[in-house]
Amino acid sequence: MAKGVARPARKPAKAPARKAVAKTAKRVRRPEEVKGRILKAALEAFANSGFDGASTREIAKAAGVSISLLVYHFTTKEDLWKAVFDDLFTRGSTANVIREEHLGDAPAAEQLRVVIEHIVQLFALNPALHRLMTHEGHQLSERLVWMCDKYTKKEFVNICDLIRRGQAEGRVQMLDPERLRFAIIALAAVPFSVAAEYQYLTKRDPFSPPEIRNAIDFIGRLVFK
Amino acid sequence: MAKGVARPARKPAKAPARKAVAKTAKRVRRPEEVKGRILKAALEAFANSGFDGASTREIAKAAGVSISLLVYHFTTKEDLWKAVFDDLFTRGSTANVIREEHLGDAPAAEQLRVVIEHIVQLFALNPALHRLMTHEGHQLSERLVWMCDKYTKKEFVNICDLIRRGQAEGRVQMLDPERLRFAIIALAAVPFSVAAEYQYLTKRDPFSPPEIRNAIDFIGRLVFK
DNA sequence: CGGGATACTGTTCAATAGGTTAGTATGCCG
DNA sequence: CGGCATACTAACCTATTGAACAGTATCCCG
Repeated sequence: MAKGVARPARKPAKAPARKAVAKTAKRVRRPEEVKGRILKAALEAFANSGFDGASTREIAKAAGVSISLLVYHFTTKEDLWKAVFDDLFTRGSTANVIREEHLGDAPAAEQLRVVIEHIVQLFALNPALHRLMTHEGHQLSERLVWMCDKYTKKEFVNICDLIRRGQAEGRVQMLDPERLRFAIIALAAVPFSVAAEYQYLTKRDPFSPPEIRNAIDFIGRLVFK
Repeated sequence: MAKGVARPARKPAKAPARKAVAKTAKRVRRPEEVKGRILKAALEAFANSGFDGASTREIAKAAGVSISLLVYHFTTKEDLWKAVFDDLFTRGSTANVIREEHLGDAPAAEQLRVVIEHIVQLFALNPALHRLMTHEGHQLSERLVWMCDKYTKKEFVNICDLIRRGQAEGRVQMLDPERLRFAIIALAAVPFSVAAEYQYLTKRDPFSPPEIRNAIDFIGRLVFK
């Protein structure tokens, strides 16, 4: 881990003697589309192997670009990791679901139900997301702090607040709100985050629409009275 | 990933010219103790970084031995990974808890309660275990199949069976048993497997005895009527 | 005490890691 | 068209990876 990070100044670099590039086949320039491909490949790689386990070269290969280009767009592996997060969270933020669905005045329990459904759908659509977070969640790293401060913390207090208000309404189980919010996330993610194991043991596809509905109902019956 | 795996036959190896070992300081031989240290370090490393992310050299260093010795005892990284699992599961099998506690004739719901408590304690004592499994659970690899066939599958049907019988007794929530067993594992593991995140967000130590009791109660109140 | 099995070490290997550098190609604005 | 910022590539550098190997020390059984 942390390979080749502190490196001494390199030697002056000998004479180039570079081969002339032989008639390159019309180099196209589509930076945004390229960045998107890299981000997608990076998400998969980081979720599968964790930060250390993933290799920028494998990511580049999966995205169909050279490492040089990956480095050009994202500078370092760490920056790429953060870019993956930014991309994911800005595309599907849990917080503004309530606003979008015009539920600001609905009972908290109702809002919570919608949020839970949204979280399940998010993980079903994006099974890598939870694995990505789990990889970081166990030890206090610079990356974990970055992740919590920028995204998780806000969602955390929002959901805890909804739970408390739902409990005051008498419609949510009287359980430790903070623990309950961790439980909701875990329950929403679990069939998807260990999809292969789930499928191998139950012979059921967690991503099929009826299974997704089951997942939502399941959590609902645990959380609500 | 999979570095230096398929390698062509190496060259005949040139003349040794090896330095004479200068008065080694009393080499001790304690193979079992050494293997134990390596397994402990390997568990930590695999849980933290996944199979690919972990490096045998780091593991050896953490265990205070040379890589050569690690290779001598465990041959390959893959074998070491399996050895970690064997060690962990044979030491704390969920299945024979019931036998040990002489609960064979107790109601299924009572047995389930004891099993849940045991699982929570296992994860609390051994937070790396769940992360280890999560690392493998998402894609159908040779290692996942090995893990399920050798350990997980048996535990899975046992617990599902307890759930069904508990439901027949009218003491367990009427929920899909297979989904419920995944939920139990997830809920038992979650505060420990993402301990750093939990602590950072809640300012509570999941490993403290009262928090462990809370975890057990929490699951009990979700699972039982 | 002799000798062979077992435990252990240092060195070496090819492959791969993250990252730098020098150079080329493209597109756009004047 | 000129020029210049942006997009992109090949080649290279050094550290580290998993593993093989050859040699050495220790133990134990006869």
